[in-house]
Order: sequence, then structure tokens, then C-alpha cells
Amino acid sequence: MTNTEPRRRNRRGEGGKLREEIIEAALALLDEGGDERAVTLRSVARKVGIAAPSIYPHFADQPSIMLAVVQGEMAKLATVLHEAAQNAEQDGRSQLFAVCNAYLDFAREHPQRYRIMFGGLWTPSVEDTSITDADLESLGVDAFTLLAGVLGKCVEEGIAHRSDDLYGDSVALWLGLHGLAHQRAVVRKMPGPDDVGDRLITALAHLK
Amino acid sequence: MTNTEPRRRNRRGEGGKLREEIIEAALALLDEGGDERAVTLRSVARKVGIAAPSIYPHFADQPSIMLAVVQGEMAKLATVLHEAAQNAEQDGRSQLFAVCNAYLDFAREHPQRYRIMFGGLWTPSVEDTSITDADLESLGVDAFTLLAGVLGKCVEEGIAHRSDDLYGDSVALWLGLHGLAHQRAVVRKMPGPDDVGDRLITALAHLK
DNA sequence: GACATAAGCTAACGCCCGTAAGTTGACGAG
DNA sequence: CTCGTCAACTTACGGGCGTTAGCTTATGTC
Repeated sequence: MTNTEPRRRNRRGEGGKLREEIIEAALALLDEGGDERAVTLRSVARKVGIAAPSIYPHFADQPSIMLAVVQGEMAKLATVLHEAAQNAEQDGRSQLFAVCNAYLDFAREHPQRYRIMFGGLWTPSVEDTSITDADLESLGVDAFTLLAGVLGKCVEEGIAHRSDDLYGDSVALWLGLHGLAHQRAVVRKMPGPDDVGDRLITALAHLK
Repeated sequence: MTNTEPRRRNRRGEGGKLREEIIEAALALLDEGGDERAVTLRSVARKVGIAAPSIYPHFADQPSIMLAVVQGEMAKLATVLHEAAQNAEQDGRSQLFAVCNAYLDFAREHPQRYRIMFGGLWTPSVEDTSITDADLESLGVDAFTLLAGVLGKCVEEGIAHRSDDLYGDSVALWLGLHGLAHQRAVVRKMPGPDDVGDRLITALAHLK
């Protein structure tokens, strides 16, 4: 599990590579089934094959690593959703279901990652961490914007009932998806029928 | 913060009282704004005013304390929902909104508790904890049953569209509520309009 | 008042953690 | 070839944690 190789030092100017390796190590620790508590400076260092203090030049503290992880995963999620929209039939309904199901699939395939992306960066007080509120607020905007766009397309096509507040409806739709995704990520066996996802989407998108 | 009083020993046969005090201390630690990591055997002991090893006669380990906390809070939640249903007008629609809003209020008033009730007991492997799957599966059934009952009443009264699967619809409704409640509990400032809750309820209950 | 025992305490072990301070060694410029 | 410096290392300190083993003391009974 832990690398025993002495690890080849990076070339000059390539010190930044280690930053990527640290993030990947943190991801690996999560995927191995641990929760965020399994990601400590020391465990990450062990995984990468470096000494713990060698992390400092790249990250101020453990929350910073987590933030980087989450930012990376949010980008991946946005990409996945985008691809889903493009690969689907180009009508609103197909795209909506494609995007929503891609979202749910992402969460199902990486439960630990998902838990951290939405809620794992929570900290008692803002003071004792290097993460700012701005960091947190900018998370996930891309993915959400895409979702809202697809929902808007449905309204334009007349598939979904028009409402006075597309943004609010998009939030509601996302909250529904999130509820399901999070619950799946947190519970070993999810109760309820298999098509809960479709029901949520249909109801929250106000599909006709 | 920490009790300095030497704490009067419990009477003979009343040793069980300490169990309740431990649970209350854990709750207090949570409410003070810490996350579940703040609830350690030692911190709980400090809060109660006892020595750490004195916990062992009452709880096998930290997860056991958390389980007891969650069970207690689930009971409270069920009570709150029940009261909401009784105090509301006795028609389905009023009761539905009363129960759902009571749920959301509970989560808003006790974010830390809510986070632990739904997801905080997650552990990497079942092996290294004294919590069983049965413990987890029985959590929250009362509250859910109540919700499903009220939704059923709406269907009977013809307020909500009849579907072939009341249970599935109830799960979907709860998932929506949970998505909102959880997100509020995890984020400092929740985006979206103020009436997202009502939108979720209306859409997921299929109100006419 | 003696005494059995429930209720809780003290002390100590080993582990893992974050982090500070100083050190080594390879690379690349001059 | 020399030498600065970047990348990473070693060592070490202090602190919190869970847990074990054995001790103290109040309480209620006889």
C-alpha cells in the first residue's frame, strides 16, 4: 500500500508535480473507503512516498488539500455533465435526464468523493483554516449552471411547465438530486424503489 | 466551559444517570459548533465532569455514544413532527406543509445534530465499530412513517395526484426535504429563493 | 459502626498527529 | 569545476487520543 521506493526527486522547476501527486494520494485514500479523517498530512505523505513536512511548500494545511481535491472533482463533475449533455439526443428532455443521471452516477461511483464535495469542507469556525468563504461559494457553479441551462431548454421547448423563476426551480431540482445522491453515499443500502431518481427529476422539472 | 465542580457521585443504583449525562454532553459539544470530531471520549468526559475511563461502563466506544445521540434525536424529531401534524388544521394539505416545515425547521435549528443524524454515523468498515447494520436501518422509521401517512392522506382527499406507489413517492418527497435540510446544515449561506422548501413540497407531493 | 460494593478516579502505555529546525544531495548556471 | 539553490529529508517536540489496570470513596445494609 505504502510506496517503499525511495522516490526519484523531481527535476528543477518541476516541484509543482508533487502538488498533483498529493491530490491524487488524497483521492486514493478516500477511494480506499476511508472518510475524510483518513486524509492526514502524514497519511498523504506516506501514500506519495515523501516525508510529511515536504507537503508544506505545496499546501498550508490539510483543509487546503481537501479544497484542492474538491475543486478538482467539481471540475471533473462539470466535464462529465457536459459530455452527458452532448452525447444525448439534442432535445431538452433527453438532455435533462442524461445530465441528471450522469450526476447521480457520478455520486454513486464515488461516494466518498461526493460526500466531501458537498459538505466535507465544513469546519466549525472559519478562523482556523486557510479556506476562505470565497473558495466555498465558487464551488460547483459550473455544474449548476449547466443543469439550469438544460432545464431552461426544457421550458423553452414546452416540455416543462413555465414558471416565473427558473433559477429557483433549478435549485429545487438540484436539491432533489443532491438528497438522493447524498443519501446513497452515506447509507449502505438505500431504501425506496429503483426509479426514485426519475421520479425526482420528473416532479421537480415539472415535466408535462 | 469545562465543569470544575468535583461533581457529586450518583447514588447507588442511579449510576445509569451518567449515561444520560454523557449523551447530553455529546449533544452540547455538537451544538457548540464542533463537528463530530469534537466528540471524543475525553472531551465528553471533560464536559460531564468525569474521568474518561468512567465512560466505559456505559458505552463501548465513541460510535456507541453517537448512535445513542442519533437515536435520541430521531425520537425527538418524530415527536416534533407528530405535534406539528396535530396542531395544524386537520386537512391533508395543511398537515403536509406543517410536517414538512417542522422537519426543515428542526434541521435549521440544529444543523450539527442533523448532519450526524443523516450521515454522521457512516464508518469505513462495519467491523471496527460496535454499531450494527440493524441499528442503522431502524433509524428514522417513525418520522418517515408519519410523513408517508400525511402524504397518503393528501392522496385520499384528492389534493395530491394518485400514484401507484405511495411509498416511492414518500421516499422522493423525503429525499427532497433532506437535500434542502442537509445543504442548509452544511453551507454557511444557502443560495436560492426563500420558498425552495414550498416548491419542493408542492412538486414532490404532486399537489394539484 | 462494620463492611460489601457500586461509582468513579489516577496513572500510565502506546499511537498518531501537526509542525519547527536544521540537513542533505542533485541539478544547472556561471 | 564550483557553487547556489531547489526539493526533499531527518529528527524531534508537544499534544490529544483510546484504553488498560488498579485504586479510592461514598452509599446503603446488617
